Amino acid sequence: MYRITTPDFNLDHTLSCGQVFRWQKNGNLWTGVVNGAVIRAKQEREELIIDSILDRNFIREYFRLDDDMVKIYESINRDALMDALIRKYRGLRLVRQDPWECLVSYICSSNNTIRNIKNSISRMCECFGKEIGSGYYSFPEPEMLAVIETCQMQQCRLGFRSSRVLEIASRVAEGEFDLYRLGKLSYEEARLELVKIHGVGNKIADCVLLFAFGKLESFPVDTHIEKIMELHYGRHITGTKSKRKEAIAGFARRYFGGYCGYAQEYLYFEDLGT
DNA sequence: CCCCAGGTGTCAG
DNA sequence: CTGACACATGGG
Repeated sequence: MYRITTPDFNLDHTLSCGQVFRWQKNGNLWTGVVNGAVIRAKQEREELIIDSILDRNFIREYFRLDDDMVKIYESINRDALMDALIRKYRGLRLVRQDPWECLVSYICSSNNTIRNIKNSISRMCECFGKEIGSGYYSFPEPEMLAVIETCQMQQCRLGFRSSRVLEIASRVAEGEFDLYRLGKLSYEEARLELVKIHGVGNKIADCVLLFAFGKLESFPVDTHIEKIMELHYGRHITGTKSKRKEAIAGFARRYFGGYCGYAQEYLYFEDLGT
């Protein structure tokens, strides 16, 4: 058990905003499984209290505690809306997820509800992850999922996404798709690689780039973001129908700048609540 | 029984 | 190149 002093950090907002799927809150205590280890976390004012075998450097990295939020807020605060959202959700941080878990999680997200996504991921971990004590399970490695039969996967209730998960698991396990190499590429290069995966389009690629590879210039446009961006910025955006979401992403990148990924998460959290 | 959900792949026109 | 539709599962 140890404490980390953290200005501009809000644990509740960070774990409730929809970027992660495996954290649960009981009372004021959050529990999650990250990189094969249980983390229990709670916050008291500017202190983050952690109970985990993972060390404080890992936690700092995971919660991006070295991000200079004053600088980031200054950068994305382009208008009254973002100013209000920064005040409302101050301390919401992006986290650094494991790329494999993040990729599979967001493949599961397509045309799905948050509730179903969480349930599917939870079942995948229970069925195919390793027991790490207290009834918690690690996220299954690609090598594990690569040898799973379609019929065994059905109990996880992924629907049509099941085959997509098994396919990329095999490719990663075989070494044919080097997921961890993507971190060394630029945002644009890595995005082009990700969308080659069956079941990964621009939106899911952007989620993986933002939540796992820390590409803060990524701006995933889903139905929530599309709705809220149309409402507030629609008149600035060109492009129609099928090109509309890419146009929104392009506008956001220019408008909010290189940290637009943070802006995206504040907008998304706002739309979740309303 | 209808519709929709952190989208994407596919297939006519 | 564009738009329509299917896709499994769960819930309103």
